[in-house]
Formats: sequence, structure tokens, C-alpha cells
Amino acid sequence: MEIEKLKVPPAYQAVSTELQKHILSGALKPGEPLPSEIELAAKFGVNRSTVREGIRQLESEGLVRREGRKRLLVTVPHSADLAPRTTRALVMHEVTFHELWEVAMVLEPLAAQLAADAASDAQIAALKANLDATAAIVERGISPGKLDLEFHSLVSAAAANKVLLLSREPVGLLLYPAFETFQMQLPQAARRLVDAHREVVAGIERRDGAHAELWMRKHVADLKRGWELAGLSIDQRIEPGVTP
Amino acid sequence: MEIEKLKVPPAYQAVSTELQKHILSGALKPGEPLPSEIELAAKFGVNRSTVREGIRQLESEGLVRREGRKRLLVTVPHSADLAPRTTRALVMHEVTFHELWEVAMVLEPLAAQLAADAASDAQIAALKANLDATAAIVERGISPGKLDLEFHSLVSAAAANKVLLLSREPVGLLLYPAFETFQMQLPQAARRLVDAHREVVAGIERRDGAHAELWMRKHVADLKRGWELAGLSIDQRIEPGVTP
DNA sequence: AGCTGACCGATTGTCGGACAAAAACTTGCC
DNA sequence: GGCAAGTTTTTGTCCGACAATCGGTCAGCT
Repeated sequence: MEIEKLKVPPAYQAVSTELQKHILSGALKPGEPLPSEIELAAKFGVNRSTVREGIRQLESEGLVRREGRKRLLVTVPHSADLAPRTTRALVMHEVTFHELWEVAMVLEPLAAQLAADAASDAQIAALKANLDATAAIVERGISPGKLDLEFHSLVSAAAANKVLLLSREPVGLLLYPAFETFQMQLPQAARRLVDAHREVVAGIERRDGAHAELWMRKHVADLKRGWELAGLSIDQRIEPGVTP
Repeated sequence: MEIEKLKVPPAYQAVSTELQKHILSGALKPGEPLPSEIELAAKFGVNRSTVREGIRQLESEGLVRREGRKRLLVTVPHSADLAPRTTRALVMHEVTFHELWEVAMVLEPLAAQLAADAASDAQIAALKANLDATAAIVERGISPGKLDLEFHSLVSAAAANKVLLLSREPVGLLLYPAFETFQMQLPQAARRLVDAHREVVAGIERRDGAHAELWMRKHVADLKRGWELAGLSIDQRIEPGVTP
């Protein structure tokens, strides 16, 4: 006789999953407001407190959003909602620089190549603006910092591939800030960074996917070289650089 | 005089982020129990209901886990916690087959290559077992179904790269189930699938990264060919295949 | 001794109601 | 029509309560 460990989910979870179904099924479309908490409590036949607990789960999953004290709105989870969670998970799993780098080494070049095909004029303009800003900052001897992070986000946004965008974000969020630490010590690294960025942008602008991809690959490879030159171990754990 | 629209986050969010900080900072280590709700309420100076709402957020983020009605335990978010969320997000973003495939086309070969270097004996045995099961199923004319999904998870698990594991999971979760639909119509596709799997496993076993990577690349490329042969559009939206 | 079962405190899940502050809506006025 | 004041809703937070469950104790039975 086999007896499964039967699980009776608490009511607030039932509320959460039930609402989730309604949203996923399309009965509630993004942008639409949810019923009020009192209505939901009445419909589900539970107390308002229970409904609220269920809502919190959806809220932290990015399926609904509340602005101020207004009604809840159905939303599609944006990259900004999911990436921090995954980033946290990566940190807690104590991932090493090497692990991050290996993945970046395939995702970033792909982003560059696709961006060369798909980038809009506005996106190319944004890339150029970022490039100029980075060059100016580096000229003054300051570490590019967030501009580097932004550059890679812009490239993957230009790639017009939402899967890539979502997959890459947590990696970039963790990898690029890690370089603030040693780029101060290696002035030539910052100049190499700007050069590589410039070539990537040039490739994208010329619709030369191979060129963009090649230089992005060089660029990411350079990151590892810089890491090693700075005397850091490949198996060094990565700490969160930017607080989300 | 400039007056910014200062935002006062609700108390339950404050509780959530505060607990998060404590966990991330290492004050609360994975496996340790959290204080009881009453204690937390006393420490934070808020009501127990408020604490509970805050806890729900952490719970759905996988930072804490509750088994039965016991105390809350601090945990590190596992891939199984995060992947479904990302998968949902991808579905809601209406990603196309092509977008998924482009990313899989770089992540899966990387997984195969790394697995050839890092796979343990037990992992290789698991891969072989999966291979045998898949071959047996296909022999009887049944679609591999979850076994295919499992195969790719096993490969990326064997790659010993936690970043890759977490990045790849949502893609696989969405991509492979999509093939159940047409593999029935294309019997030769299932046989090609088994052949490719076999070569990947052989490469991993021989520690021949190039071989494993090559065949994984062929295999993923095949998926696209099969998709097209089945008369499906590359820009077809992907529906969730397995309920998480 | 080892196991059983009753008892008890602690904790969680759920409920009901309450109230201030903010938002949404209605009404009356120009 | 547009605007200002008032009214209703809704949210955020609190309080108190109780059944169910978990964990442990402790006497009683074999």
C-alpha cells in the first residue's frame, strides 16, 4: 500500500494560484485592474487577510503591480522584475567568475550579432550616446561603471530577442560591476574596453554581424584577461555589485 | 524649493526587504529557522498580519521555505523555484520559436562541451540511462516527451556551471515540450533525436568536448528543421507545454 | 526498556472586525 | 463645460480570537 505524502496547500496559496490561472488564461489582460480585495475575498469565500497574503505572492512575481495605494494592475513581468531575483540566486549559489564568464562568452557575442541585424536607428543612436559618454569618462580616468553595464543591456535590447534579453540580464548585472574593482588599477583596460565597444557599435551600424560578434567576443575575452592580470582567481566568488 | 514625490513603501515591503538583507548578509544562514511570526512582529514593531504579508513575498521568491505548518527555513533559491517564473514571463512576452531557438543554439552546445570536461561518473550513468529509456520509447513509436527535456537538463547539470544551469532551464522548459506536437508526425525526427543524443553522450563519456558540442549543435539545429518540416512558422508563438 | 497515548505549550492558518489615509467618485456651483 | 467640496471605496495596518497542527513531556502499558 503506497501512501503519498498528500499536501494540502494553505488557502492563501490557493488564492495565488487561482488568480494566476485567471491572468495566464487571458481572462485578465495586462493593464486591467483586479477586483478589489473585498470583492476577491467574497468571490473566493475567504477572509480579506487571506486574499492579501495571496496577492503578495503575485506581486513579488511581477504578475501584478501596485502603484501607490491604487488598485492592482495586471502586468507582464519585466526583465527588471526577474533579473534581480535570478541575480540573488546566483550570488547565494556562490557562483564563480569563471562560471559567469563562460556563459557571457556565448550570450554577449550572440547579442551583438543579432543586434547588427535588428537594431533600430534609435537604438543605434542610444549605443553611440553610451559610447561617447563612456569614452569621455574614461578619458578623465574614471571607471566606466554603470555605463559598461548599460552598454551591454543596450546591445541585447537591440537584438530584438526577448529570450536573450531575459537570459542575459542576470549575468550582466553580476559580471560587469565586478570590474569596477580592478579597472582602476589597469588604465589600459579601460581604453581597450572603449575600443571594443566602438568596434561593436561600428559593426552594428554597418549591419556587419560578424564584425560586431567578433569584437564582442574579444571584449568578453578581455574581461577574463583583465581579471587575471589584476591577480584575481578565476574561481573567485562574485559579490553583488549593484544593489537592485 | 524642490519637493520630490517621496515614496513611502508599505510596511510589509519594509519587512520583506529587511529580512532579505538579513539573509543576504549571512546573518541567517540557509537551513536555519526564522524567528516565529510573533517574535518578528515584536522585533519590527508591526502587527503579525503585516509580518505575514512580508513573509509571503520572500516565500514566493524562494528565499524561505515552509514545510507543513512548521517554522520557516532559510533556503537558497533553487532552479526549480526560478525557472517557472521566467518561463511564465517568456510566455507572457509572447516569445517566438525563433527567439527561443537562437538562444538554445548557443547555450546547449556550451553545456555539452562543458559537460565533457566536468561530468561525474554518476552523471554520465544518468545520461546513459536517459538515453536507453529514450531509445526504448522511440522504438515503440512513442514521442520522447519529458525524456528529451530531462536529457538536456542532465547535460547542463553535468556541465558544473550553475549560471548556465539557471540560464538554460527556462529556455529548455519552453522549447522541448513544443516538439511533442509534431514529433508524432515525423517518425524519422525521433530517430535523429536519439542518434544525436547518443553522440552527445558518447562525446561526454570520451571527454571529447568538441564532439559533444558539435552533435549538440546539430541536434538543436535539427529541432528547427523539424519545426519547419512540420509546416510551423518560425515566428509562431510558444505556448507553455508542461505545467510547472 | 521500549512503545503508546494523553496532555500541553507554541506556532501557524484563518477569521472577524476596526480605523486612518489615500484614491475614486459624485455632486453642486460657476 | 470645468472646477471645488464632499462622499464612498479601497488600501494599509492594527487588534483580538480560535482551530489545527507541531513538538515535547510524561505517565502508563506490555
